[in-house]
Amino acid sequence: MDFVSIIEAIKARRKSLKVTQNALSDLSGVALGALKKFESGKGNPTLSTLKKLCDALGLEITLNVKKTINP
Amino acid sequence: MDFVSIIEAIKARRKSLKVTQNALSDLSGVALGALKKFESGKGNPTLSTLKKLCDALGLEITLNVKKTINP
DNA sequence: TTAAAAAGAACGTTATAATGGACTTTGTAT
DNA sequence: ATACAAAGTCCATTATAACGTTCTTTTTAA
Repeated sequence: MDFVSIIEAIKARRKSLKVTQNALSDLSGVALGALKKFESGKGNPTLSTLKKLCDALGLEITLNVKKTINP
Repeated sequence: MDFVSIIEAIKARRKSLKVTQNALSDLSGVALGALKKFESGKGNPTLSTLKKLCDALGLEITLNVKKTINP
């Protein structure tokens, strides 16, 4: 998989809030194992898991029409 | 779950492109069953499934810091 | 430089998403 | 009204995410 930019967004936001993986796990209700796996690029979370993380971090998920020319 | 706005974004985009669920299933490689379940609000897709749909529809997934006051 | 904290890896078990198929309901156009 | 297409529902099987725990590696601070 490559959700690199999404993973990076989560990690960057978490760090900017100075929250550890353990703390985010508690705050979000997502199991520590699932969070670690996801942040280390080895996961494929369900939308509900991603949303729990985003909610805890004050992030919103949006879908936008791509304007860029077809990569 | 309530991914209402995400579901609506997918459906709206699909319809604006005049693509049927069957066609989107073919285009994206996501099984018809999974797509139907998701669009009817009964699913919890993995990120890879959501991304396949977005890719096929020319949508990108972005995470933004919420500016709104804590719902 | 070393002790503690944080992040990553590896497990077995349980829950559930993905798939493919058959069938039903709704929408659309003739 | 009626035929066809599209959307929705249900089912069994397979694949895999979520969870909890333990252990290892890396980072950070004293």
